[in-house]
Amino acid sequence: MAKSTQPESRERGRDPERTRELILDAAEQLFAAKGYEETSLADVGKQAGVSRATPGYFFGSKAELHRAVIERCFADVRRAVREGKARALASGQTPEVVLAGAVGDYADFVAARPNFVRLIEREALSDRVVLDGMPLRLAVWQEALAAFRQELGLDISDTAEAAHLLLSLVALTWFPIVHGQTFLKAVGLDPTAPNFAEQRKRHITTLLLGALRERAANTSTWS
Amino acid sequence: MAKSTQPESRERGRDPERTRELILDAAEQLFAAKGYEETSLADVGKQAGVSRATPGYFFGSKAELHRAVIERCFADVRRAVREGKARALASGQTPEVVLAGAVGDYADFVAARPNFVRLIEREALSDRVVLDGMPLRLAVWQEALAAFRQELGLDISDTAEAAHLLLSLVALTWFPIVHGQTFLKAVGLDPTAPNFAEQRKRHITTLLLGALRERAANTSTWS
DNA sequence: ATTAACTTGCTGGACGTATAGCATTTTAAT
DNA sequence: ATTAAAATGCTATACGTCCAGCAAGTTAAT
Repeated sequence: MAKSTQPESRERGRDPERTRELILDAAEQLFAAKGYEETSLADVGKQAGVSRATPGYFFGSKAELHRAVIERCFADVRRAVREGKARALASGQTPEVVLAGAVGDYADFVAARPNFVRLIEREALSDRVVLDGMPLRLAVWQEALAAFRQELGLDISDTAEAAHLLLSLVALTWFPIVHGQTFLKAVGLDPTAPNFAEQRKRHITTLLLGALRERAANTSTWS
Repeated sequence: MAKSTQPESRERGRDPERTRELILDAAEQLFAAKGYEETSLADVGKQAGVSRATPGYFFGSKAELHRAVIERCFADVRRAVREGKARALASGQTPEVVLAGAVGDYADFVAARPNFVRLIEREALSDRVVLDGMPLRLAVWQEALAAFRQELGLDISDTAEAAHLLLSLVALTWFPIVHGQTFLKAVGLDPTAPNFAEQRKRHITTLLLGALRERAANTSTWS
C-alpha cells in the first residue's frame, strides 16, 4: 500500500484526498448555485478553504473540475438507482405498490440533493454536448430505465411507454426543485411547507398509477 | 401621432423601434442558447446586425437588456394563456375534452418556442430573485392558474389540487424541451421524430385525465 | 442646425492559466 | 536513528484575454 500510514484523521496536515474532496464539494455547491460561468476558481478555492490556485492545481483546468463534479454527481445517482432497484425487487410487491415506493424514494432523493438536480439541469441547458466522453450519463439513465421496466413488470412490452413513464417521473419530481421560488410560489404552493412533499408524492403517484393501470387494462384486454 | 410618417417599410433607413426589436430578438436567442454570462453585448450587437455598443445604447446595461427580454417573453406567454382560455371557454366542452385540448395547445406552444422555456428555466436556476420588480411573472402564472381552474370547472374546490395539476402540465411539457439531447436520447426517445410530439401529448393527457377523473370521483362521491 | 441614432476608441477590472518557489512529507542511504 | 535528497502539496505572482461601460465622434432625419 502506498498510503499505509494514515490511521488517524489529520486535522491540520496535508491530505490531498481530503483536499480534493473539499474542492469537489465546494465546486459542486457553487456550480449548482451560481452556474459555471459565474463561479471562478478563486471562489471555489475560498469556499474549500484553500488558496486561489489550488483548484487549478488539482484539476488542471476549470472545465476539468466541472467535469469531475458532474461525474461524481452521476455516480451518486447511479448508486441511488441501484439501491432503489434492489429494494423494489426484494419487496416482491405488485407493480402498483412498487411504483408508489419508487415515486417516494426518488422524490426524497432529489429533495435531499437539490444540487444534483440544478447541476444536471444547467448541464442540459448548456448546448455543449457532453455525451461524448461521458458514457456514465448515458449509462445511468439507461440503467434507470431498465430497472424501472423490471420493477414494473414491463419487461417485454413497449419500451417507449416505459421511457415516457420514467421521463414523466423525473420531470414531475425535478420541477419543484428548480422552480420552487418562482412558479411554485406564484401558484400558491410552498415547497418548504411540511406537508408539501407528501402532497406532491401523492399527486405524482396518482398520475403515474393511472397511466400504469390504463396501460395494463389496454394490453391485457385488447392485445 | 408621433410616428405619423412611416407608411413604407424602410430597408436602409434608421428605425429605432425596429432596431430595438432586432436587438431583443438577438438577445433572446443568445441568452436562451448560451446563457447570460456567456453572452456578451458585442455578440448581441453582431447577431442583431448593429455595432458593439448599440445594445448598451438602447438598454443602458446588460442587466436591463436581459430584463427586457424576460419581460417580453412573459408577455407572449400571457397572450398564449389568454388565447387558450378564450378558446377553451368558447368551445363549451366537458372538462375532459378541454384538458386534452389544453395539453395539446400548451405542448405546441412550448415546442414552437423552445427559447422561452430555456430562458425561464435559466432564470429559475439563477438564485437572483427577480420576483421583486417583476410583477408580470407572478401575474402570468396566477392568471394561468385561474384560467386552468375555470376551464376545468374546479372553481370552488381545492386550489392546491389545481395548482398541482397545472404544475404537472408545465413540468411534463417543459422537460423534453430542455433535456431532449441528454435524458431523452439516453432512454431512446427522439424528440425530433415526427410521431414523438403526438405520442407525448397522448401520454401527458392520459396522466392528467386520470388524476382529474380520480379527483372527480372522490369529490362527488365521498365529500 | 439641432437632435436622435448610432459607431469607434478606450479603460478598468475580472478571470483562467502558467510558473516559480516554499513547506511538508516520504524515501533511502548511512 | 539520522539526515540528505527527492517528491508532493500548495501558494503567490504575473501575464494574456475578454468584456461592460463610458466618452467622444459620426451620420442621418427633421
